[in-house]
Formats: sequence, structure tokens, C-alpha cells
Amino acid sequence: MEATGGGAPNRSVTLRDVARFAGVSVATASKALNGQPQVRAETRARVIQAAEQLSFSPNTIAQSLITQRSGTVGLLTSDLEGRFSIPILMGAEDAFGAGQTSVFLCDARDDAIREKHHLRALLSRRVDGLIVVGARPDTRPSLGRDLPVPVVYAYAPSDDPQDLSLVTDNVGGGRMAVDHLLRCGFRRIAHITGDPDYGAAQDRARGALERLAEQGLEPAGGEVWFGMWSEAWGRGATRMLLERCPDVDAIFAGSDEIARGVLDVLHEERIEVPSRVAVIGFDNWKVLAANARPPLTTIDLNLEQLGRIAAQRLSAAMEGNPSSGVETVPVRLITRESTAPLR
Amino acid sequence: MEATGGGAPNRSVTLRDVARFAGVSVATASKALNGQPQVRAETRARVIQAAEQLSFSPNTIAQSLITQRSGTVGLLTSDLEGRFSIPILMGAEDAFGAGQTSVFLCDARDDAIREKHHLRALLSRRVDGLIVVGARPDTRPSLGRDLPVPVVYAYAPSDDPQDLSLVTDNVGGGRMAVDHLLRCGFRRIAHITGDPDYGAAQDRARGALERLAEQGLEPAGGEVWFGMWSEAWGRGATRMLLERCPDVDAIFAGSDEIARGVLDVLHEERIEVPSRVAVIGFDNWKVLAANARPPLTTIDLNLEQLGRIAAQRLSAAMEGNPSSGVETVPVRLITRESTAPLR
DNA sequence: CCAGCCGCCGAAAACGTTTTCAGAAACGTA
DNA sequence: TACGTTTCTGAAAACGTTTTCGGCGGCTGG
Repeated sequence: MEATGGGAPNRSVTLRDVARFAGVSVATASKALNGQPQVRAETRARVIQAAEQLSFSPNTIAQSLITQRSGTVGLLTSDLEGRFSIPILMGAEDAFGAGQTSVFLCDARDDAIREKHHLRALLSRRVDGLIVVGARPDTRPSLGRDLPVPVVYAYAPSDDPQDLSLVTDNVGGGRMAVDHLLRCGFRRIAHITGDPDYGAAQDRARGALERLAEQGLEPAGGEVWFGMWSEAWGRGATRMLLERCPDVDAIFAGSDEIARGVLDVLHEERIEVPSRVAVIGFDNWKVLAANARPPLTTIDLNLEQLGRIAAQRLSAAMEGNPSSGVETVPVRLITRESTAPLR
Repeated sequence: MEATGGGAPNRSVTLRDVARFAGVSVATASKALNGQPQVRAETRARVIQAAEQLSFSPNTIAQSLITQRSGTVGLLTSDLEGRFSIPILMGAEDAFGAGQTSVFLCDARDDAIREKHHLRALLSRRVDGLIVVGARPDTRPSLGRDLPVPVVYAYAPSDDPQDLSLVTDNVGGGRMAVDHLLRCGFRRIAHITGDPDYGAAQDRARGALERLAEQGLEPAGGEVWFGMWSEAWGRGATRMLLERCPDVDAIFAGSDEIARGVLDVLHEERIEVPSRVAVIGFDNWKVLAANARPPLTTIDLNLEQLGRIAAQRLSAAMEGNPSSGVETVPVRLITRESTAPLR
């Protein structure tokens, strides 16, 4: 028979059922299952066994109602591809200790009114906190200061310095990329990157230029090649670069997409990578970077880490220890074959 | 003053507060706000205004407790990249009518015990239904028949035919790809695809071969080129193909990644696409397909649609109209420049 | 003027838990 | 034996809603 079997969480077996089955009151049953001290060991055992036999699963909703904590957080994103939100979600799941906290994922699709809508819904569900993940790494409008729950902005910082924002360290990433190329022995380093309206493009470029300047170097071609975040621009810029500056020996691309375009043209021109020209990307977008020819050295955005920190800060804020300002999360160098020490 | 301002959803203003403020009982307030008929228009207006002034937001948790419906569903995925789950999530959000239903996204990371863990948590949160998104389009173990809520399997079908599974129409997609090439006038068509252990690879190939056979054709090279889901395999296979069968005039790649490898070699060999050889991919993975040179015609998996249908079927099941078996969702041809009518 | 009806409102129960507090049982001590 | 103490248990209130049902007042028709 199935009735007492361990299998089926039958529809709605409640604490009352468990209590009755164990021959105690609901109060005692509750205390027994929650490890409260004031219950005899033998009684507790009986209750626990009853719960198992009935495959009791406590109704979190009722618990939330009374404890005033839902054990949920909202993850509000506008990231159509899920490229940023999923790693961040995974980091957050980790940090929240699985099973303790569940997360509502809402995609606002870059639409302010849809975002407002989702926000209302989440608040009405009494989430304990909110993580807001932007679509692009530039400041975004704050949700406001008067929300009843703590918020942390991840990837795209809030425009209100009073909020807490977590961003990847683009300046540091730019430095790191150039530093790696320098360590490998390259000196004539160009930087081809994306849309100059993006803070990320500016920051990565700044980091790169700073590190070059420390060695008394200028970028190959004289300045940074801003353009678009696409392979096509990577190809076009590389062609111009090779013409203007044929002795370039390394290219730092502002994204892996751009890097793919760069590699493509180098390959077309029969220029060996990395022995003649080294290439480094940015983002560690696996499908692009790992499949490249040769596999692409790049800067990993460390998004799980970012998600983990977001969850930690949110937990702290929920305990009453809020923080504010912009915190930058370090990035990581992923070495593959498109850069290598010059002999 | 902020007190009567519309802005801040102040901590926990309850229906009692609204009722008191409007000078009615909680019962009446509830009915007024929910559009129940047995309340005078004037009274209703007073309550609504009170609610607005206090910026009342009903506590969904309390509502759920009494209505026995949480208005939430769980989306259980193992899709590390979010490539499948996010579109499916978006489709589901659409179909559920925004704000009515919220979704918990849980990433099991292909780990059975983590999945079990998430499942317990979701059931304990009393989700109204479950969508299970697999990592790869092959059958996966069923969650079991004795769950207290309806389940629909999306992308990866369940191994229990009693369950309802929604899968993309890989056979139809294979047919569609070849059909498109035929319409464009190509006749010597090769098929390079991924790991033969994947049902998706087999199905796409089957569709392709069927359509070819209808024209009395065989695939160029005699058979399907199975291998791996990577650009590298796409490159290798293309080289072999060109050697063995230099008069090939079209290549159907089993994925966009493979297609990129194919294009790469054709380009290297200075073979014009599409005038000499046409290429079609599969997946419509934007970053790969749209950035390709030339932009890649491909088969779109139609995942939002799949998510929408999943949500509809789930809703139906929640209303007491379950279905079962495997339902295939049609795919879509996305025409770009890598195929074009001959001449 | 009265019976009956209808429209509107509110008291109270219910949902499934946790927590408080009073009381019962068992035991040791004077 | 009486009493204080310690352990353990259970009744009841609380969380914030929805829903049922009884009641009150006014209106209509006879």
C-alpha cells in the first residue's frame, strides 16, 4: 500500500495530522520538529517518525505569515539572453544556502513599466530582498529609497549613491589584460573596443592606458579604437589597424565578440596568433572564447562571485546591517592559447 | 509630509488599516477591493481611495494561505548558460499574464541531489505547478507520478509517457532546413552535425534525409557527418567533405556552432557563400548566427513559444485538465544571407 | 400599516503554522 | 505529608486575508 509509504507527499498533510498521529498537540509537534529544547527526546522521536511516515512537508506559506519573513528574494533583470543573470542567480543560490531562500526571477525586458509591474508583484509577495541586474554595465535609475526591503544592484550600478551597487572591475580588468600582454613581452599593444557611450568601454580603456603609461608606452595606433560591440567592428578595426600600424604585436579587444572579429582578420591575413600578434578578449563568453581559433585568452567577469557577494550583502542588510556605495568585484584572467610568452 | 503621500509602501499597512481609514469593516474592505458585487458604489470608492492613500498592497502570502493557491510556479532547470531557460521563462511570464503568477527559478546544475533538494523546497512553498527544463534535448528521468502538483517537461522530455513533455520539432526542423536549400535550387547537400548520442542530432538528420529522399536525393558524401557540437568539428568535417566531395553546393549544419566552423573553412578556402556553397545552421543562437560572415540562415528553436505553451498546458492542468504524452512545437526558419536562391 | 424582499454591511470562522503561558506530572526536600 | 522545583505538554492567540451567513434598514405591494 501507498498510504504509509514514504513516497507521495499526499495533498496537504498538515501539522495537525502529524500531531494526531503521534498523539500530541500541534504545539508540541511544532516544537519537536523545529528542535526546540522543551520537549522530551522520546516524544520528539515519535513526532519525527510520524512526520516521516506521513511525508509531512511544512507549509512555508503559513510559516511566512507568522514569522514575517518569506524566505524569498526577487531577482529583477533586463538581461534578455540570461548571460548575466543566470551566473548571478547561481552565485546567489550558493550564498543563500540552498533551500533556505528561493528566488523569483523576473525579466523586465528593458521596459520601465514592466519593471514597475514586477516590482509591485514582488513586494506584494513580501520578498525579503531584491537584486537588480542591469542589462548593460552603466548606471541605471534607482528603484527609490522608500522600499520596504533592502535592494542591491548588480552589474549595472544605481544612480543613487545611497544605494548599494556591485560592479565588475572594468578598470582593473583593462589593467590586467595589458599587464598580461606586457608580461608576455609584447610592447606595441592596440586596444579595439566597443561603443564609447558604454561606461564599460571607457573604464576598460582607462585601465589599459594607465598600465601602458606606467611602462611609458602609448597604445599602438596612438589611441583607443572605439566602435561597436560586434565581430564586424572587430574585423574592420583590425584591418585599419594593420594598415596604419603594421608592426603591432598585441591586440586587447574590449569584448570576446570583438576579439573574434580580430582573430578572423588576422587569420585571413595569415598572421600567426600568438607568435606574431597576440590577442586577448574580455567577458569569457564561453561559446565564443573557448571555440575561437586559437582559444582565446580573456578576462572573466566573475559573475558567480558577484552573485555570491550580492546575496551576502543582501543578507547583511536584511539582518539590519545595510551598506551603500559602489563596490567593485575583481575580475579574473583566463589564459588560453591566443597569448603566450614570446619565447 | 510623507504620511499621506502616494510614495512609500510603508512597512506593512494591512487591510485593517484601510478598513479603519475608510470607516468600514475588513470584510467590506476586502469585498470592495476585489470587485465583489455586494458593496455600494460609494462605499467601494471610499475604500479604494483609502487603499491608495495608504498605498496598500495586499499580502499575497495571506491570500495564498486561504485560497490554497500560491500563484507561483517553479522552473527547475539544469541549463548552466540560461540559453534555454530564459526564453522559456519569458514565454511563461507572457502566458501567465504578468503579475498573476510569479516563477521561482532553480538551477539544479545537472546534479540529481540538488534537484531533489530544490524540488522539496518548491513543494514546501506550495507552488501551483512545475516546469522542468532539461539541459539537453534527450529524455530525462521523470520526477514521478505522485507529485501533488502538475508538471510539464520542456525541451527535454520525461522518460515516463504518462507525463506531459514539450519538445522542439527536430525532425521537422531538419526537413525545413533541407527544404529551404532545395527551394533555393541546391541539390548536392551535405549534413554535418553533432554527437550521434544526442536524440536531437538523430532527429534533425532523419528529417533531413527524409526530405532528400522525397526528391530522390542522397546526402552529399553519402551519409550524415556525425561528430561533436563544436566549431572545431565543423571545421574538420568541412575539410574532409571538400576533399571527398568537392562538388557539394550546400551544407546543413546541425548547430550554429558547427555552422561557424563550416563557414570558417569555406572562407579560408576562398569558397564563396552562398553563391558557390550555401550554409544553414540550427538553433538561432544570436551571437553566433547574426555575427557570422555572412550572417547565418538558421532554424530558430522557438523557445518563447515553447515556454508559452508550457505555461498554457500547466494552467490547464491546474484547472483540472491535464494532458500527457510528447507534444512537439514547430520551429521557424530564419533567413539571413548564408543561403540565397542560385543565380 | 404590515409582510416580505432586497441591498448592503459586519462578525466570525478558516487557512497552517509559531509562540507564549499556564498547568500537569514527576521528583526531591523539609 | 506538604511543598517547591523542574520538565514537559497543550490551549489559545496571532499572522492577514477571504468567505459565509445573519441582520439591519428601507422599499414595495397589498
